[in-house]
Formats: sequence, C-alpha cells, structure tokens
Amino acid sequence: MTAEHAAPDAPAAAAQQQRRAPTLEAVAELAGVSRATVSRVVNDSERVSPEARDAVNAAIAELGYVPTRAARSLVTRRTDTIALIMHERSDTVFADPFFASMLRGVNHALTSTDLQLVLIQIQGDPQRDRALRYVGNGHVDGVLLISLHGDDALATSVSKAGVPLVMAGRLLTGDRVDSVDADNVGGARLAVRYLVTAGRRRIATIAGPQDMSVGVDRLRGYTEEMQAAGLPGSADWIATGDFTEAGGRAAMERLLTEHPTLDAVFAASDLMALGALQALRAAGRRIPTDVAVVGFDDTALAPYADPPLTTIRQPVERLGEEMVHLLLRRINDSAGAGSGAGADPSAVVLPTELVIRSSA
Amino acid sequence: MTAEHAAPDAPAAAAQQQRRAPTLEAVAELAGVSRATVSRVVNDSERVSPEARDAVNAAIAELGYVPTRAARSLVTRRTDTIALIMHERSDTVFADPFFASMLRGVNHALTSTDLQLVLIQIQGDPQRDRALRYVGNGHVDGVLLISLHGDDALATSVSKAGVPLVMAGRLLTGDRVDSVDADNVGGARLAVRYLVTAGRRRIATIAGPQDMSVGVDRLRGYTEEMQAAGLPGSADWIATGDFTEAGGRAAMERLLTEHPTLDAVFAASDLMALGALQALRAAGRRIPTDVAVVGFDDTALAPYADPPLTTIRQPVERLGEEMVHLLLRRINDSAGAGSGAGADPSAVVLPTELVIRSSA
DNA sequence: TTGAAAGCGCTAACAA
DNA sequence: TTGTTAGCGCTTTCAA
Repeated sequence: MTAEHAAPDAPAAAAQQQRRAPTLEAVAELAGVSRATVSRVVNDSERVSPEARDAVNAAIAELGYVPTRAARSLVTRRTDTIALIMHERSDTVFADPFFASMLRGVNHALTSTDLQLVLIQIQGDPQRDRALRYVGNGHVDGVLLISLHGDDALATSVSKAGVPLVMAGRLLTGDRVDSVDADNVGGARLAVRYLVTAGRRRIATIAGPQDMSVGVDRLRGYTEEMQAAGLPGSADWIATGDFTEAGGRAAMERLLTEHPTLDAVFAASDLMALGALQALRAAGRRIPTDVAVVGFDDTALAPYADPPLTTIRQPVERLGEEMVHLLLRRINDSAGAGSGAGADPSAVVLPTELVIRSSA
Repeated sequence: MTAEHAAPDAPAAAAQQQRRAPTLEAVAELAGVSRATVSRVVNDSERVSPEARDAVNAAIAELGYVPTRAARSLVTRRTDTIALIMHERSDTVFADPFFASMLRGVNHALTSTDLQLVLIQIQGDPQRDRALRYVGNGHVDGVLLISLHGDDALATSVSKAGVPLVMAGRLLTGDRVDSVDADNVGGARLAVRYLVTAGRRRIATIAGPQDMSVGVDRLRGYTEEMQAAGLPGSADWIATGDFTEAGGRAAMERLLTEHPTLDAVFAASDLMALGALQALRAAGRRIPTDVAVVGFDDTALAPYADPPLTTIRQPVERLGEEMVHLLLRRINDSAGAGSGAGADPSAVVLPTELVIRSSA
C-alpha cells in the first residue's frame, strides 16, 4: 500500500488483488449440490445425473473455477507432474538443438494431458542427490531421463526408488529400464552401405563417445556394415570425437594424416560431420567428389553444412513424444497394479532415415 | 491398509513399493518434539532452541525427510513454482538455440532456490486461454514470458491478473511491465559503426520482424547510426526477414538485385546472416573483402558461418538469469506489500558486445 | 521456546 | 445418484 490515502479509497483494486480463487465449495453452493458432486463432475465420474452435471458445469464456467493442484495432490497422492532430468557435464552440450527438439516433442505429447513438466538439470553430485531425493520422495509421478553422458547409476537409482522412468538411449550396463531410442545401429549401417554402393572403399569413421549408447551403437553399425561389405577396416580407421564440432575437426585431421588416401567418412554426429567438412576443406580435399561424407543428424544443423551433407536423420521430436507415451503407460500400470516390479521394461526403437542431398 | 493378509508372498517388495515418504509427524516423534517445532526448524524460524533444532535435524537426516510440496502449498498459498510461458507460432522458432541458452540461464538462477520451473507452451487460442486461467488462478507464484512474436496481449493479461511477471524484450504497445532485454539498439549501432569505420558506405540491412521489439530495436539502431554517419540510407536498403535462414537468403537476394553495388550488410539475426552469406556466395560476391557482413548473434550458431562472421553477441544466458532475479524480487515484493500495483516496472537492459572474427 | 488445535481445498469411503 | 464425513501433510495462530 504505497498508494494515496492507503486504505479506504481503493477497495476495488485491493479486492481484485486479494480475491481468492473460487473453491469447490463455492461451485457447489452456486450449483446447489454438494462438494462431492462437484468433485465427481470435475473428475468425470460417470455416476452423476445430467441435470447435476449441467448445473455444476454452468457454475464452474460462471466462477471460472480451476481445481487447486495442491489440495487434490494431497489426497490422491498423485502429483500430476513429471520430471525431465537431464544430466549434462559440459556447457556446450546443452546448447545442442537436440535438446530443444526433444523438449518440443515432450511438450507436444503432454498438451493433451494435464500433466505438468518440471525441468531438473543436474550438474554436480549435490544436485544429483537432491534430484534423487526429490523424485524418490514421491514429488513426481514419473521421470524422463536424458543422460547425455552415460550415467547409468542415475537411471538405476531412480528406477530402484520405484518411480516410473523412461530414458532416452539405452543403459550400457545391460540393466533393463524402459527406454526409447533411435535405431542407431541400423542408421549407421545405412550410412556405410550408401558409401559402399557409391563405390567407396577406403571408408573411415569419426565415432562418438564410447560411454554413451549412441556412440557405441553408431560405431557398431559402421563395423558391422564394413564387415558385411568385405572391407578391411582396422581400428586405426576409427577416430573418436566428443560429438562437438571441434572434436570432429580434430578427428578428421588425425584420419587424414594416417590415411591420406581415404575416400569417404562416416561421422557419428552432425556437429562432428561439420568439423570434418572444415578439416577436409582446409586440407584441400574436394567434397563430395574426392571424399564423401555422411553424418548422423540428430538436430537441424545439417542445412548449415556447406557443401550439403548427406545425413541419417533421427526423429528427435518423435523420440520425445514416444518417451512421454511410454511413461504415461507405466504410470497407469503402477497405479493399477499397486505394487510389484511391473511388466518387463520395453525398449522402443524408432527408425532412422537416409537423406541424400545433392551438392548444389 | 490393503496390505495385511492380502499378499503374504511378497511382503518386502510391497512394503518397499508402498512405503510412504516420512512425514513431519514421524520426524516429530523421532525427535521427541511437536509437529510445530519440526515445522519451525524446517522453515528456519529463529524461535527454536539449539537442542530442539539439533534433535530435529538429526531425525530429518535419519528419516530422509523432505517436505511435501502439496501440503505446504495448501496452507501457505504459495506454490513455489514459476512458469516459463513461451508463445510460438512457427515450428522453426522453437528449434532456435536462443531458447536453449535462455532456459539454461533460467535454470541456473533457479538452482539456488527451491522453486520449480514448469514449462508452458502456447500454440493456439485454446492453449492460450488455458494458460491464462492456470496462472490467473494462483497456480504459480510468477511468470516468465518469452513471446517470440509480439503478443502483447498475453503479457498484459497475465500482468492484470496480479501475477508477478517478467518478460524478455519489451512491449510494443508501450505498456510497462517488468522486462529484461539486451541492448538491441546499441548493439545494432555498434555493428553499423564498425562497418562505417572499416570504410564501408553502401550499407544495407536485413531487418527482423517488426512486430517484435527485437526486430524494431535493431532496425532503429541501424537507422540511427546511418544518420549519425551522414550516410543516405533510404527505405529500399532495408529488407525484412523473419529471423530464419531462408528469410535471410531471400532478403539478401532482393538487396543484391536492387543494389548490386552494396559493400556491406548488417543482418539483424544470426540465422539471417547465415542466409545472407549463402546468397552472397551464390551470387559470386567475395566475403568479406567485397561485402562485409555483420550479424546479430543470439545463439551459438556463428561458428558454423563460413567465412567467419563478425557478430554482435547477446548474452542470452545472462538474460535468462536476470529474468529470474527480477521475478524473485517481484514475488517478494508482492508477498510483503500484500496488495497494490507495487513499484514501477523496471526494464533491465544488458550490454551487447562486438566480436570481430578474422577470415581464417 | 514450545505444544495444541484449527484448517487450507480436495477426494474417497460410506450411507442414504 | 447424492450427501456426509474423515482426513491427506503441512503451517500458523493462540496459549502455556
């Protein structure tokens, strides 16, 4: 109250400020029914007469009633909230459009429900513990986990706490939790097969970090397809990067030094492919005529590659959506069954796609 | 109690699953004090004896107690939750790293508090209304608004509902709400001044959408600095894009057609600058010797520009942090004052920075 | 400095 | 089909 004469002059404004949100009680009174009936209408119970329902709905509309989450939560023991936990080590990773696309998918899948999404970002051990306690104590109905680097322990902890969990990717430990992933092995094989079909024989790869399932799987796809094509392929045709542009550049330089005669490269990520392109150009190699490059594209960065990059497209947005779908199913399961470990974990795998771009 | 004799076969598992989180009551009992005292300790009340405090803290640690949000919320009428509302029209905008960086800043500023961040994405009128009802009915303590296209009505609505609000950017209507923005006018002037200093005279600009303060301000900076430099500059040296790469390319092509002799371009966003670069290269113009390009860089995309792009860097992450800081202040204000319109809205403006890159 | 008691707004038995 | 009633876990007067 810094205003004018303080109290008596501005009652309207004060009232507007202070006015509490309408409660079930108010709706019940206006509709001429009991609180229980209003609650039934709000929660779509079938045991309500049409008249009562109409009266309640009218009252709700008139009052602009919206249920209070806290009160409902307190009695139902549901929170109507799911957490998106992302574990990131380095700053650069966060700026990755991968994250934005995934988030978009998650959000999209969530709009039809009235679940709330809370973001939890883990950067260090204290935060990690805090998050674990948070989800472990029933403050969310379920957890979506994006572990950008293989922190399998986190997934296992959450899972053990009895909280429904869906992760992106796959646990390297072999422990089984519900997960959604793109077909990284298949995608990588597609990439290499494309290069083989184009007549390339001296095909190198820039692999991703081997502490993440994505990195492991894409390298495996490369190895498998090379073998299938009867191509030599030894360990020193593999350079490992960290999914960043700089890492890709460095890896490419290494490969060029050791194998000046290479005629194709499969990069396990778009950023690394971009780096490879730069290194090749700097080395005076012609792309794609001299060296063909195929990159794995999780994001939307490919358009910035010049010359155009042939890519394996991963449906990141759908990945986010599928994670939500699976999680919702698990949450329902656990509500119904009440206890027990529930069904076997399922691992949804989304197909990838080869996008061939012509050099303009 | 559905337990009892129901499931004699798996009591341990059931117990582990069903075990409820410890309550205040349990802590009180273990510590040998009343619930009220535990509550005081948890909420850092000063009126607690050291002995009681120690006993309570020990009990909390032993039990792993974490307060239940819902219960607390119900009585305090705070939700300890703030909403990040983003209004997006087109799909492309969301994938913008701008968003990820800002979110990172927001999250960072939030980790020291125990506020929860919920994401609300608005895509159409129904969702808009829903969001408005949601925040209007006291389900969040405050709102952060990122209106990618000028939807001033949303900001005004939220603000009128009496909910603390901080927006990114500035309202074009002139209505005053709390906001945080980068110094777009100053940044644009910096860009143009740099070009002028480098000896350029025929400087065109690719402006952003004129329904957003960012677009308007950056164009204004261009105009002001051109005038200050005594350079002609007429309306047809201005091509408007939509902050996308394609838009930048199209705008650049238009400019090249109408002004083949231009020797510099100021692009009001990084994506548009990238597009401009492509168009220039396609037209056979040499960058930067023939045409100098300076872009406004909100994101982290500049590294992908080849040749290197001289940019005006905007501290997007700090922008997110500052929004949170301001919002927290406002939330405290409104809690203290109780009512009234509060202090004058403040508009925080963050400095920008010119980053000069050499063509490798 | 502490405890007893009331009640936040809602749902879920249980009765009617 | 409806209403009555008893809490969910917490904070907060008010007394002691």
